[in-house]
This record gives sequence, structure tokens and C-alpha cells, in this order.
Amino acid sequence: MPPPRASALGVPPPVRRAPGRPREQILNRDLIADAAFAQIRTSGLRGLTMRALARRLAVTPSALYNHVASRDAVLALLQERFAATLDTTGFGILPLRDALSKWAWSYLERLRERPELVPLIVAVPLAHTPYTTLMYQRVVTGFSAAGWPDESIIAAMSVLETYIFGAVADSESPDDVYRPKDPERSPLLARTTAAFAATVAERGRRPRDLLFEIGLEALLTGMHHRWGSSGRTRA
Amino acid sequence: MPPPRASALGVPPPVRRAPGRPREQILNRDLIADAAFAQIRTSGLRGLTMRALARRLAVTPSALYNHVASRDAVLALLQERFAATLDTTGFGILPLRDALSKWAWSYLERLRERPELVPLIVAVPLAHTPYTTLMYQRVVTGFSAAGWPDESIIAAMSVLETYIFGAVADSESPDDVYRPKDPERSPLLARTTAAFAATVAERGRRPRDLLFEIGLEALLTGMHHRWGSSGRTRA
DNA sequence: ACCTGAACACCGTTCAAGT
DNA sequence: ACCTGAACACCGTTCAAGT
Repeated sequence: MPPPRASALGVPPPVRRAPGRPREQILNRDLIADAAFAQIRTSGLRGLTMRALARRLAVTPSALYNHVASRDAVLALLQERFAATLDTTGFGILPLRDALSKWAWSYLERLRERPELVPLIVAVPLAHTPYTTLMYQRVVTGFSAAGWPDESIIAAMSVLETYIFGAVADSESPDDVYRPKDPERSPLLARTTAAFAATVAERGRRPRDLLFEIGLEALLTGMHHRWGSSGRTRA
Repeated sequence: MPPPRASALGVPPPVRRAPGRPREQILNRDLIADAAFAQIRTSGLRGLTMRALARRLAVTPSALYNHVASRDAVLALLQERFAATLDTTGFGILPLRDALSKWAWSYLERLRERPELVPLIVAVPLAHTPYTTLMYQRVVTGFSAAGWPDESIIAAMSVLETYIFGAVADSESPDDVYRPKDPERSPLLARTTAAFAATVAERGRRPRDLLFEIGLEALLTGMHHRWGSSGRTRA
């Protein structure tokens, strides 16, 4: 597959501009971040190239380097803005399990809107971005206030995050991946997929939402069982 | 970050060969697949370029196109070989929980070796590939023989798979993503990351392996709790 | 049929020149 | 200080030429 051709659709006509410092500044980090989100939305992480970003902003690629150090710095900028959209309002107010559920569902929903950010979130070291650190601090404080032992907390949070990443990956999957093409040759697979479909219909949920909930509750129950925290203590 | 420089380390010296059809055929799809696996192992998916692949095979890049249609076709070739490598030998022999653990660990390990296959595995309907249907049938039969109710089995298997996909995504993440850059400003985050690191050291495990085990056990415990299966019955 | 080598259209990043 | 434009070292893919 050849690389996608540059398309002028939706891109403003290139502004011919004389070299040298412009009278009014054209770029700033906010404009770059907005354009990067737009670019990643239409073309994916692979399509977020410095040249494409520059085209979208009607500047030359090298102009970007006056505001960001590298392409990786652009990715960090996006990650920072993503972390700020997660719902941590439950911690300190609701019981831990409810606060975690609120956080996890918002995390899933935000990532489902932008699944292309998963590789980004996973790849960029969070510790270097201030807002992201703050977000994790809130979650960890929630666990700690609910009485979970120190050595359990990072593991519990990390496992939840792992599960969320997997659920996002699954979001792009069709609903009936397991249904056999030939039911007669795989009767048990046919029967269990039908039974699950019946449960889904009965509850009136979207299959992947029901699955997410089942896994989330199983994880919280299982980890509570392991570490002996109540999971119902106020965070 | 500039792109990695081409390195001649481990690459055989280029064979000067006259143009035109060689007397003996040099390439075939098996050789290409083997070289692609080797390349991906040493340099990651990003490092699996057609040029690098060609260098490894001591041919020019364009020679590859006599045997594969595109770079994507190379990835599909790798995916074909994946399905047959998962360990389902525990089902019907070991207790369900052990059989599942064996399957899940092999799944994780195979995908960690080739994480670029995750999007393909998720997107491509499994029912169309012969090995994969057989593989899922074995897993489902294991649950059923252990007494799990029909409506629980697809959900349980799906949630496990979701968690595995997430764990694979995390495999590319650095180990210390949560450690704050400034411990004084995030004392609880500093304390809990240290406590987790201590647990890891004490058990002598790799951090992500310990995390995977914790989540896997939590999921199985939690789902067992929900559906009341023993999880210890022979599969 | 199956290889080489040149070519085309990309990519991230650097840097001198210009205002 | 902040832009342009040329340059460097990459990339996937195509295709005429050669045996």
C-alpha cells in the first residue's frame, strides 16, 4: 500500500509568506495541539506527521520547531490534554468502588472517542507531564484513603488501566467475533454465543458495555479479595 | 528524534549480484516471514521496513515485491502463523484455572513477541480462520466442562482476552510510568511506586509479569465469585 | 520469472538567511 | 524571536532493464 497522497481537501490554500519574522506571531502551542488532535482524528497517529501538521496550520514544517522540540513533544502535549478530561471527581466523595467506576468509565469513553490515542498514552512516560501526574495522584489517594495497602495500589490501578486499554482495542471489534461460521461443527460455541446474546438482550445493554462492566466488577472483586480491603470504604 | 541510523551490525555484507534473473531463486515467502519475525524481534514493528527486510535477506527492496504484494501482506503472513501457536493443551487435562492460565500466558507471550498483531487479531473476524475457531472451541469446552453456565462463558473468555490485549499494549510501556519526577510534590505516588517496586524485587519477577498475574487471578476470582463456578473442577 | 537500480513521493529534523 | 527554504538521511513502492 503506497503512503496516502497528500490531499488538499479541508486544508486551507497555502499562504505564500515572505521569509523572515512575521509582524504577528502565527503559531503557538495551543494552536499546534488543536491541529494535532484534528489531524490524529482524521488520519490516525501515523498520519500525524510534522509536515501534515504544518500544512494544516499553513506554515512550513520547520516553523513548528520554534514551539515544540520534536514530534514526541507534540505527543506529550496531547497526552497532557487528554489526562485533564478524565473524571476524578468521585475520589474523596464517593465510596472507592464508585469513584473508580466513574473514573474507569470516563477513561473508556474518552479513549473510545479517540482510540488512536491508546498507543500514545501507553508510549509517553507520564511522569514527565505535570497534569497526568496529578490525575494519578488522585486515584492513588482514593485507594489509600479506602485502606488499601501501599504495595497493592500501583498494581490495582495499573491492572485497571490495562483492562481499559484492552477494552478500547475491543471497541473496534465486531460484536460477533466468536460466533462460528458453521454452527453444526461448533455446537458449544454456537450455544454459548447465543446464551450471551440472550443475556445482552435481556439487560438491554450494548454487548461491549456489558462486557466492560463484568470485567471491571470482576477485577475489583478479585483484587479486594486478594488484599482484604473493603472496597466500600469512603475514598 | 531523528530516525534510527541504518546499522550494519549483524547484517551480512551486501552481496553484489548482477541484475537479471538469478540462476537459483533467492527468495520465497517462508524466508521472508522468518526474516520479518527476526527483524521485528530486534527492531520492533517500526523497524520492520521493507529496506531492512531486504538488507537482512541480502536483496534489494524491490525483489521482495515478487513474493509479497506489500508491507501489509507481510504482516498478514505473520498473523497467519500466529493462531496456531497458542497453548490449549491444558483444556481437558488440567483444572480449568490452570488450563486458562496456561492459555492466557501463552497468548500474552506470543503477542508480546508480535504486539503489532493485536489490531489484526481484534479486527479480523476469527470465524474465518480455521485454527482460531478450533482454538476458541477448546477454551469454551474447558469452561463448560468445569460447570460454568452457558451465558457466562463467552463473557468470561472475552473479558480475559480483553485483559490480555491491554497487557500487550502495556508491554511496550516503560516500567516506571507512574513514578513521579518530583517525589516531594507527590509523596503518596512516590511511596506506593516504591512499595510496588519492593514487592517486585522480593518476588524476583519482572514488573509487568507480576502485574499480569495479579490481574489474571483477580479476574478469574471475581468471575468465579459472580457465577459460582468452582474454577477448580477438571476442565 | 526474478533480480537490480533508478526514480517518485513521502518522512523528521537541522540550519542559514531574512525580517 | 519566528518565519522560510534548502538540505540530509531516511521511508514504501513502482517499473524498465537485464538474464
